[in-house]
Amino acid sequence: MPIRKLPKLHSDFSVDCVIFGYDGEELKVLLIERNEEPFAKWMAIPGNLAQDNEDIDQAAARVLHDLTGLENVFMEQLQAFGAPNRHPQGRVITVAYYAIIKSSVNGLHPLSSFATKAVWWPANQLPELAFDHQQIVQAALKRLKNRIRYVPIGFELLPEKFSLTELQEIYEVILDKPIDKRNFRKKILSYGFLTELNQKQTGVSHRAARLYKFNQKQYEELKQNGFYFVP
Amino acid sequence: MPIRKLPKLHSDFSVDCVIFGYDGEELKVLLIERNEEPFAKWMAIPGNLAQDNEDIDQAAARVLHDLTGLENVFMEQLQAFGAPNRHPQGRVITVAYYAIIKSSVNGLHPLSSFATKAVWWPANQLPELAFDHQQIVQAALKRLKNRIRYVPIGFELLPEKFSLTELQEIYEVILDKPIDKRNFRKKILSYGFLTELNQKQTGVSHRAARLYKFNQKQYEELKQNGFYFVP
DNA sequence: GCAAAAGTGTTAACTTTACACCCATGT
DNA sequence: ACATGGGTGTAAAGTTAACACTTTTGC
Repeated sequence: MPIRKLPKLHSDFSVDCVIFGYDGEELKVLLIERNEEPFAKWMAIPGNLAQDNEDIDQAAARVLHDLTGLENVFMEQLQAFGAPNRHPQGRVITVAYYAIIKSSVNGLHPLSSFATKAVWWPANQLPELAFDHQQIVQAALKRLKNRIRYVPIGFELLPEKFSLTELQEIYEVILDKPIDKRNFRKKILSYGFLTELNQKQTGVSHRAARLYKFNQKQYEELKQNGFYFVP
Repeated sequence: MPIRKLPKLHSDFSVDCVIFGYDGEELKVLLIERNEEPFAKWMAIPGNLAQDNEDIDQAAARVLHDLTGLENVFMEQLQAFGAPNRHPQGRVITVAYYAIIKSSVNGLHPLSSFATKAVWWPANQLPELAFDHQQIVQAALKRLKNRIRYVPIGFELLPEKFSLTELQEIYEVILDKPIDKRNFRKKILSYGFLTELNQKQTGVSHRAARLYKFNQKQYEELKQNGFYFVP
């Protein structure tokens, strides 16, 4: 297609990932301690340079998988960050993603090459971070708070089976305000995308709560019909 | 800061801009005809490689300014697009923006170096476009439809002084559904960010409509107080 | 039996929707 | 005088918000 020889172009860019989790108490963000320059020993969100033949979404999925071993996780592009001096090695833009993962404590085998350790950190008291990662996490938090009102991502933070109280707590933590129990239950059940299970919590020293699970198929149907989720 | 010499990194990336306008009839998108390879003679959204020392938002503002002569326009990052083969010259990701400009017909001096001409095109019947620009425009349209419900960007498409009917038409065009006149007026006025002017339309062959303007300051105040715009 | 959380309905306030006619102006 | 769009209110339906007590279970 080119009529004359066109110059080769090439992007070095990175993909960074804000990974949210929930431990039943607080919203957490997964941070690594970098063991490479630049910013060796600093805390950072996990990220890496994209490979040349790799789709940008794939690169983000790879970063997440390397760190957590997880696949098929809710993940969405946040935006690109490109201040000219954000990276000491030159002009490197980054495309930030955020992911939401179930059961924030288990299943981390986080030692990709550039990280010495990975830690869950409370989302509202983060340490100083490498690069412009502070800015990225703040943008991801803002997006999460916004998105949770239109997309049922609360479920992504919970195990497959959960009680309504657990679900409510997630909304309270993310939206940072108390919610009336009766109103919450009425509304969330009225959508019809929760399946009531014949199971109850075990190992609690009080009345056991009934468990529910999220019915993705019913949710998709509702979405087709222009359904709008506003808990 | 580096303890040893780190390799230089460098991103070639482009910034592309979906520019929306409104001519009183339809939502329009500003397209250029490329006069350079790759994709010479193809229609495309305006864009350019970012300069090395340039912030990514600045680069987008520059692209818009080169094409339209406009500054201080509503503009927001959409997202990065980075399929590995989206650009024939190599791995070049692009960061897409969308802008909304007043008075879609005037004030274009669109001849930056890589474009032979610029044309307003109806947003819902676009021609074939260069690169992955079709995908980008579709994403921008989706974002616009969504954003107009929470952010008063309808005003950005109108001249400073406008009638309520003109404003309503914009919502109808973008949301693609009819709106009840009385309900629309009641609601939009109830927000209190429209200033009623002592002026009327001129040159119309029927009763002249009262003109209003958008009061940015009042809007900012409302936003402080957690106000949520849902027309 | 008591501590702890689960579970459950009703009412008032508010918001949204549906709907039709007279008014002002230019031709 | 007529054509064109401007401007206006009300009532019914639906949604949201506020609120407190009984039930189940483990210890």
